[in-house]
Amino acid sequence: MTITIKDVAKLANVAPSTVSRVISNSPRISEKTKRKVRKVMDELNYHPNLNARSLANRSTKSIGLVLPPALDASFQNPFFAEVIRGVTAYSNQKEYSLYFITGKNEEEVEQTVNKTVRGRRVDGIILLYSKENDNIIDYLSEHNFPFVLVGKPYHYIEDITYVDNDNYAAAREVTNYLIDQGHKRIAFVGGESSLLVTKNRLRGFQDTMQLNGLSVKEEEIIFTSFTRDGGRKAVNQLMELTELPSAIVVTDDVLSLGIISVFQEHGISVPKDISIISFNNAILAELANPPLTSVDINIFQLGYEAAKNIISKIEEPDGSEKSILVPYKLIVRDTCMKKEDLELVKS
Amino acid sequence: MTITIKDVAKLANVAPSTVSRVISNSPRISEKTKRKVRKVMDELNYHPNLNARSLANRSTKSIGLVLPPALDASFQNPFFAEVIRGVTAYSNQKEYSLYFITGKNEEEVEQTVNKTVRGRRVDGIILLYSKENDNIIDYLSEHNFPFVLVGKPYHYIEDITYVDNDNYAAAREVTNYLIDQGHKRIAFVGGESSLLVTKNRLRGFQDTMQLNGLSVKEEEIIFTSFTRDGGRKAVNQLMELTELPSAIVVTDDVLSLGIISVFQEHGISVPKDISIISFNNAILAELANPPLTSVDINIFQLGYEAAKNIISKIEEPDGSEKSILVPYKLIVRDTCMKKEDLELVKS
DNA sequence: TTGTAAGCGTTATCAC
DNA sequence: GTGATAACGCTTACAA
Repeated sequence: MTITIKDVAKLANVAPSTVSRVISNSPRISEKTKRKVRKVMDELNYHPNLNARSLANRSTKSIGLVLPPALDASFQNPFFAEVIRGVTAYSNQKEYSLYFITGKNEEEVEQTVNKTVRGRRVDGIILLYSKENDNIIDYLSEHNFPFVLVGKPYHYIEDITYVDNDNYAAAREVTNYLIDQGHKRIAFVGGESSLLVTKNRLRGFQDTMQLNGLSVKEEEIIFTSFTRDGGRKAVNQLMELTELPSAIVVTDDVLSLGIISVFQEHGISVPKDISIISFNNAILAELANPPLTSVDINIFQLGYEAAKNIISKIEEPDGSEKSILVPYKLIVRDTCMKKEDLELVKS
Repeated sequence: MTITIKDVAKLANVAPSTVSRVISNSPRISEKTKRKVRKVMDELNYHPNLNARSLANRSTKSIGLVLPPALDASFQNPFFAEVIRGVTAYSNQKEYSLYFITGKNEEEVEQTVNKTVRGRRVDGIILLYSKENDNIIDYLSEHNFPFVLVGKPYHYIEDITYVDNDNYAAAREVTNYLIDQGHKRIAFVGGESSLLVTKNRLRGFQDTMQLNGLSVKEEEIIFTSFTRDGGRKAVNQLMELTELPSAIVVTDDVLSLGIISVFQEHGISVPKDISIISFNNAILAELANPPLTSVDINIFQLGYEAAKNIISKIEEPDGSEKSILVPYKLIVRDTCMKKEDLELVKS
C-alpha cells in the first residue's frame, strides 16, 4: 500500500517523469506544474523511496564512517563523538546520510567496509583513524573508491586525501613549552605505536629534545592503552626509573586521565610532583581533576572538513581535492608547572 | 562496468533467478549448481547490489540509530559509544548495518528520522535516549514503524518496547547505601530534568530519603548539563547552602567528573569533604581522579539487547517482543566515605 | 515544457 | 530444481 510516484502522477494528471523532475527540482519544469505536483505530493503524503532512487541514480547520498574495532578501548574515546559531530554538521546540511561501519576486530571492520562498498551502500568513506599498513586504505585505493582519511596516511601520502593537524609541529611546540618552563627530563606516553598520531607526535617530541641537547632514555618512551590498566602500566614504568621525570608529554586526554589517577594512587600529585601536557582537548580535558593543559586540535573541524572533502570528491570526481591541515592551539590549564616552582613545592 | 547477477548467470549457464537463489542460499537449489554458481561469482568477483536487493525485497537489513542532537553536550557522553558497541556486537553478527541518525537540534533530528523512515532506508529504529514528549516516539508509533527505546518511555509504557535498567531501584539502593554509611544530608544532581533517567533516579532518591525520615530541600536537587559550566553551576548552588551536604547522588559519571574538579578548585576534596556516588560506570569512572564509586548499568548489554529486540521485531513482526530490564550493580571505588570518618578527617 | 519507455540490479511468482 | 518474466519505485534519454 505504499504510495509511489505513479500515484502522484495520476492524481496530478502528469507523467511519472514529471513528478520525478519536480522531486529533483529540475529547472525544466514550469513553476505552475511544480506547484500542482507538490500539492498532490502533500495530499498523498508522498515520500520518495530512497533505495529505488539510489538504484536508478547510482548514487546513495550517504557516506560511510569507519571507526576503529569496537573491542579497542579507543572506540570509547570522546574524540570520535566529537569528529562525528563535525561530520554530521556538514553532511546533514548537504543532505547526506551516514553509515556506521565497524566490527569487533580489524578483520570484521574490513569485511564490513568491503560489504558496504561493494554493495554500493555509500558513495564515499571517511576513515576516522589512521594506522600503519591499513588494509582498508589499500582496498579503497585499489578500487578507486572515494575516501578521505582523518589523520596522516602511512603510505602514498601524495595520493591520499587526508584531514589532519600538523601533529609534528604541535608536539614540537609542546615540548619546547616544557623546556622553556625549565624541564629537562621529559617522558613521552602515547597510545598504540602503530597509530600515525602516536608516531608523528613522538617524532616531534624526540626531535625537539635532541635539538635542545636533552636526552631521552628508551624507557622514557611508553606506548600504552586507553584504560586504567594502560595508565597503570605507564606509571609503573616511569616509577621504575631512578628518578621520576619532571614532565610528561601525553598524546591523548583519556590517557592523561588514567595516568593522573594512578599517580594519585601512589601519592604523586599532578602538577605538584610532575607536570603533564596532553593532546586533543576533548571535553574531558576541562572536566578532569585537575583540568588538563592540552593541545586543542579542533576535533570538530577535523570532522567537518573531512565531510566537506569527501562530499566534494563525490560530487566532482575530477576536481582533485587537496589535503587539509587544521590549526591547533595549546590550551593552558592546570597540569603544568615551572620546573623551579616544582622544586620549591617539594622542598 | 558493474558486474551483475546476469553476468554470473550467463557464465554459469543458469538463469538469473537461480543465481539469486544461490545468493540467498535457497534449499531448493542443488548443492552442485550452488557450487558451480559460487565459483563463477568468485571468478567474476561478484557482489550483490544491496540497493537493488532492498528494492525488490522491501527489506534493507539495516537499522537506524537515533542519537541526541549533536549540539547537546550529552552527545559526547561515552555512554553512547558503549551502547553502540553493544548494538554492533549483535547487529554485525546478524549482518545488519547501522544508519546513524542525528541532527544539530531536536527539529533536525526529527526531520532526519522522518526522511530515513519514509525513504525506507532502514527496517527498524533504536532510540538511544528517552525524554518526555518525544515527537519521534509519537511519529514512529503512529506509523507503526518498528522501534525500540533505550530507556523508559514517558507515555504508553505498555505499548512501547524498551530496554532499560530499573533506575528507580538502583537509585533507592544507592541512597540507602549512603544512609547506611551515616549520611543524613544528601543532595541530588542530575542531567536535564526532561530525561527519563533523571526523573526515575530522582524518584528513587526522594522516596528513599522520605522513607528514612530524611528531608531534602528544594535547593538540594539540581539539574545541570554535562559540561564544566554545568558542574560549576551545581557546585555553586550547593555552596550557597548554609552547610554543605555530606554526600551527593549524581546521575552520570561525566557530571561527577565536572563536579569533583570544580569542588577541588574551591579546595573541597572528594571524598574527604564530601562523598559522591555516581551512575553508569562508563570507562570514565575508573579513569577519574579519584576513581568513581558508580552504579554499573551494563551499558554494553543495554545496546546488545536493544539490537536483539529490534531485529527480532523486524524479522517476526507478530512475535510480540517484551521489554527488558538489564541488571545493575554498585561498584565501590574511592568517592564515598562513611559520615563518621568524614567528620574525623575534618576535625 | 512535458511524455514515453527503457533501464537500474534484484527478487518473486508462476510455470515446467 | 530450474527458468521466464513481471515486479520493486525511481531516473533519464529520446521524442514530441
